[in-house]
Amino acid sequence: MTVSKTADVAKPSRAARKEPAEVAVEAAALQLGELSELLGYSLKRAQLRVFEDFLRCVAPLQLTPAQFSVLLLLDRNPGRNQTEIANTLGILRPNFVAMLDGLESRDLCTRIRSTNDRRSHILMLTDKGRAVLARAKKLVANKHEARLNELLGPANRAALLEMLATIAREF
Amino acid sequence: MTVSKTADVAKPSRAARKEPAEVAVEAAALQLGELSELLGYSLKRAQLRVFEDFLRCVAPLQLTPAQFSVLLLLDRNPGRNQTEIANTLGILRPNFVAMLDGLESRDLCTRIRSTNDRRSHILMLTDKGRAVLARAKKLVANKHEARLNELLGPANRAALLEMLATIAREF
DNA sequence: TATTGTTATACTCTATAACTATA
DNA sequence: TATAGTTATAGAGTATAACAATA
Repeated sequence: MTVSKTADVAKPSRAARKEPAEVAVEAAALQLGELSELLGYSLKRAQLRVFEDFLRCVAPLQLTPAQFSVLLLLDRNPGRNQTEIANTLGILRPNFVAMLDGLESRDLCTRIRSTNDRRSHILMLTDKGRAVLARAKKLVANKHEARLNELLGPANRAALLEMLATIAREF
Repeated sequence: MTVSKTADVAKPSRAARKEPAEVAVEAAALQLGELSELLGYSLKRAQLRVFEDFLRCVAPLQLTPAQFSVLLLLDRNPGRNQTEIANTLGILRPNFVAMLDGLESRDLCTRIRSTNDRRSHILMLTDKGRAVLARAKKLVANKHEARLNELLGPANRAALLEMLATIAREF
């Protein structure tokens, strides 16, 4: 994202050339106005930044936030099928297929036909999947979340997390 | 979004049929585990909820959050061109073209060739654009933001907004 | 030469309908 | 009949290259 930094980048083009003897001011950054009071606006901007940083921190392992969340969930919930994992993450089942294909082709997890219900695929992390997840957790904790903690302070970070969870749950 | 609500929807299928005399328990909701401590996860979830509610509240005017932000910015910053508006909102110039086409075709704003620099288009709200923006602001304030205020309380809402802005600015 | 608006294009996300195999 | 996984597909959103007009 180019984000708010781009505001300062706005070039002092016209006026500077038209009145070269004039003041060296102008080319003012745009006014956000009511936008800075819109919760959704800052929410979106912050989310993009955080995801961007997540990708950077976990780049050595080539995992997206969504892939990381799948690995975490498989580790915590062995024996579940695709529908259960996808639903929990808010991923639609059709879209989860390609995502699993990707993870499985990298030998991070496997689909196993359930013996109870031969329609469903039980999902399991592979040994490599567990190893990658462990490394990813460390990168996320030590680089990504650590930076957020530094920026906000532990108490604020906890308060923020709680409010976001409240919105996701009850709004 | 189906979100966390879908967790409770997980059906008590197999076990309930296999051991009908057994306990009426099981079909437990999945464990989120470390996911509930991941800021980015709650951030994304909350953002989806908030945008979803925004769309619902502003549905009578058929405005997306992005379109609303453009109208707000045009109102506050008359005389700016496409590049300036797009940059401020983090929209890439090529993608801004179709967006403006949509707003202009609904007579909410107009492009005017600048006399200073005939390459650039000055953007202006039309009277209808101003009227729609005014109505949208009311819907957002009275329905959308009011609900968030109710859920979090004014002080928490303000703290949340500030932290999100901090992340968007400095992270 | 550089910049504004634009076109074309591609890739990711998300969303829905419909198929198959199982139940 | 209904459900799990899948395919196909369509629509947003986002990203880059390149062109015409203008500076």
